[in-house]
Amino acid sequence: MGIDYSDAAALLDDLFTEAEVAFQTQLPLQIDPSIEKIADTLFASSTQSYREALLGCALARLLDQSINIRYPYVNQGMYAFNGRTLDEKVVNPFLHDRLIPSSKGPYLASFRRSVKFTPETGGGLRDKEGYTAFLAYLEALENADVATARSLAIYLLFRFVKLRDASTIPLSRISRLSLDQFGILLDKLLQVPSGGLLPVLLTVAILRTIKSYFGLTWDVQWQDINVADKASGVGGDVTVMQGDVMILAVEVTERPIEKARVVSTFNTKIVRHAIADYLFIYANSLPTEEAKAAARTYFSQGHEVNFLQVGDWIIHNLGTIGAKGRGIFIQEILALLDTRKVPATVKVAWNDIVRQIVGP
DNA sequence: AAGTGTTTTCGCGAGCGCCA
DNA sequence: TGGCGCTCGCGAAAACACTT
Repeated sequence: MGIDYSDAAALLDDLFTEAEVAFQTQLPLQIDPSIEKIADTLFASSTQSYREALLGCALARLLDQSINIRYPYVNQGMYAFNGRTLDEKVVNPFLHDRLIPSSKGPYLASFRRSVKFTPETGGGLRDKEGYTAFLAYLEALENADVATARSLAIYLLFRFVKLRDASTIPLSRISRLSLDQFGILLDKLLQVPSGGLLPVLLTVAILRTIKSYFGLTWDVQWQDINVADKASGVGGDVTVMQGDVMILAVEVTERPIEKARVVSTFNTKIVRHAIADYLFIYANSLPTEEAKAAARTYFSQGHEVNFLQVGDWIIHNLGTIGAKGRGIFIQEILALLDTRKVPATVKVAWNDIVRQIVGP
């Protein structure tokens, strides 16, 4: 007995609308004061996972009363449910779509390996107090009748709206920078630990700048880092398409490029998708000699497999395309940073770096 | 039935950063 | 300064779909 994910998404939308209206009209929701206290703890916690997972449990509770919402993996018994997939399909995309601060998924972040939402699980978690509050809210959901459970879910969403309202991070805007300043900016940005995100965004930004500056009909696409790219059928982290022709496929990486990486990329992507031109972009550490040797072998067999350092590459391009092009680049990178996918820490880091460069 | 390709499900391992 | 919880990138295995 699985959950219909489109039903779940529709229900979530309905509940959220109610919560948003309540927030905007300042109408206080009818809720038990003890629940309010629990929510206070839950939303003060630095661990986002508890409240996110709770939202999934609340949905499951409303969708199917036979579900045991403490068992979020299907192999945990006949009344278990697929909490992780529900989160990845419905809850987490929802939170990101609505610009609500949230993790990339509680079932990868904190809760792992067939977790059960029982007191014992709290042993290995950092924020015990937050987890206790989570369990308390779960219990309230379990004991509530359908109408009460619904109002509990709405109140939870109401708190998410409050959370969002308190935490939008505006980006520092800049209009122009000298090449030297760009050099510093890139250097510092690439020091920021972003799990590989910033090098990808910078790569996309410069490619789009080139496209726009030269009036090319390119389509520069990039995909979410956590997507299994094998299944989605794309050639690389970033691809440049012209019509149906793939002009360039780019693999962007923060970690050193090893031979194994080159070989596996060649086998699973370059050959499979018949990619003519493949570019490895690296941030800080140089590719190993063996990796380069492997690339030379493929090159001699007729495949274009090359390496570039992202910072140098961008600086040289910015130097070529002049002030107008550099202005475009700033707009492009700001547009990319100013989306829900970019973690707050990265945005804050951007603001800090910009302040250092243009500040006193 | 067997082969081939795609989607779903679940979690590993490494690295970051907080905290003592 | 080292331990450990939290994140993230990546991919293996299972399930499913679709041909041959």
